[in-house]
Amino acid sequence: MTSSVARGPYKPGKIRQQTQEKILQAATQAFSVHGFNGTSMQSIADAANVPKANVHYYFKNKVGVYTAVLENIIGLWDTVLNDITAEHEPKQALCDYIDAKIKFSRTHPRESRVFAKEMLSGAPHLQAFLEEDYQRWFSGRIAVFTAWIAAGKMQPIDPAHLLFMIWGSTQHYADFEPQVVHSLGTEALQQHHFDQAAATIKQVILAGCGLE
Amino acid sequence: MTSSVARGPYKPGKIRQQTQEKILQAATQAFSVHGFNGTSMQSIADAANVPKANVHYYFKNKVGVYTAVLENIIGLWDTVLNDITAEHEPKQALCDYIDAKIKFSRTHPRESRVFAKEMLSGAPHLQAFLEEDYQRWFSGRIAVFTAWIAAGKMQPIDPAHLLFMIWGSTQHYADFEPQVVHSLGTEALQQHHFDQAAATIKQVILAGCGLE
DNA sequence: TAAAAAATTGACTAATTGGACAAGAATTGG
DNA sequence: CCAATTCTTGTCCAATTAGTCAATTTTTTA
Repeated sequence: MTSSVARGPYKPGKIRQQTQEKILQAATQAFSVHGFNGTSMQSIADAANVPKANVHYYFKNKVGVYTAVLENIIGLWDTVLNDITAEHEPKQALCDYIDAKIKFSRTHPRESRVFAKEMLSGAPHLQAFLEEDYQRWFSGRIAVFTAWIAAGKMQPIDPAHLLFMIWGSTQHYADFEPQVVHSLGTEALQQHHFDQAAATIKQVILAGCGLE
Repeated sequence: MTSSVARGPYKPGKIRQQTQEKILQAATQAFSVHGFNGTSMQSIADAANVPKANVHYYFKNKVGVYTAVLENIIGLWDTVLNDITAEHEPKQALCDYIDAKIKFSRTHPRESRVFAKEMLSGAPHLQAFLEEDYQRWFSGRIAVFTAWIAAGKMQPIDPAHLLFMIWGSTQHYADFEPQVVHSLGTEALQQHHFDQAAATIKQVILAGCGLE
């Protein structure tokens, strides 16, 4: 009856990887709404449909689950976000980045919120990230903007604060969703809301940088 | 020894008001870092230098303390934020609003963070606010922008998303402080960082709206 | 197919926490 | 100065929760 074909071949680590992923998703959802302290191991287990002891089998402890969620989020960015490089023209690079960032707010609002909550708490579990990968990425982008400005491809705008503007503006649609929803008089944010958001942000940023 | 002058005249309700305020400030600080669930009544009491039972004497329960904090924050905005009205020219009104908003991020980061955390959790304790006062304020501002655009005083920019940009950009300096601090390579944000932020935001937004 | 390894699970424990309460101290008004 | 009111505070309790453990089942390997 249960042929190896029907069940699929057993691969070592497959169960581990699948159950871990299930727990990770459940935890991301829970942390995004209730925060670290507001989320119980039991509630994560329930949402993942495993007994609580099983969560402890795959993760050392609650902090272990939480840091795994954070690391997963950081990995997502590397995968999803187009980078701003000097090879591209400012206009195209900024448009691509804004589009990708808005798309992230739409497709990964839970991840965005977990990250935001961590920042709001002083980012105690993100020190390493902020001091290494992020620092490197940020100064790299500053260099790109500086080069663009030096080459006369862009008005002289403080690159750091420009990046913060883009960050803040795009994050807003995930992190302050209730406010946006009420403002727009809708039930939930739809694709066209995000399209309109991206269009407006690009319009203002591009004109603001003298790129139109 | 202890003259009534030295102690000041006893006013009924004075003690209540003072102790309540002390607890409220301690609670704001605690909630801003650890969130609702991460903050214990004991820790609030300790920070306010009163026994825990005293907190329960002035507030019905933990939710009572929390909503008092939120109401206090909303009240602060009404006091501090300049309003955007059709009587002013767009340029001046936007500058004033951005300046006031950045100043709020600088002078009230804790309040800003409590509010942001509440939003991130779906704003369960802000439904009334979002559906009443805020809704009214927001549609009023939309009307102002629409009038400006109709009068040719401003480029046609989606007013709602423009407001979100301003909100997101200015909030960022309070809510994502660790990121900003690491990005700017400083120990803590200083007055001049906020000045530079406000200048850049105004520069981009004004040019973005065709107001330069 | 049998032993080894990996995964599942229920039961238990120690610690924390929100809240209740009542006794006592300080303040106020007459 | 005295009674009423307001405020303070130590103590206690029930509920929740993170984490442990050992027994059992399932899966893999040889």
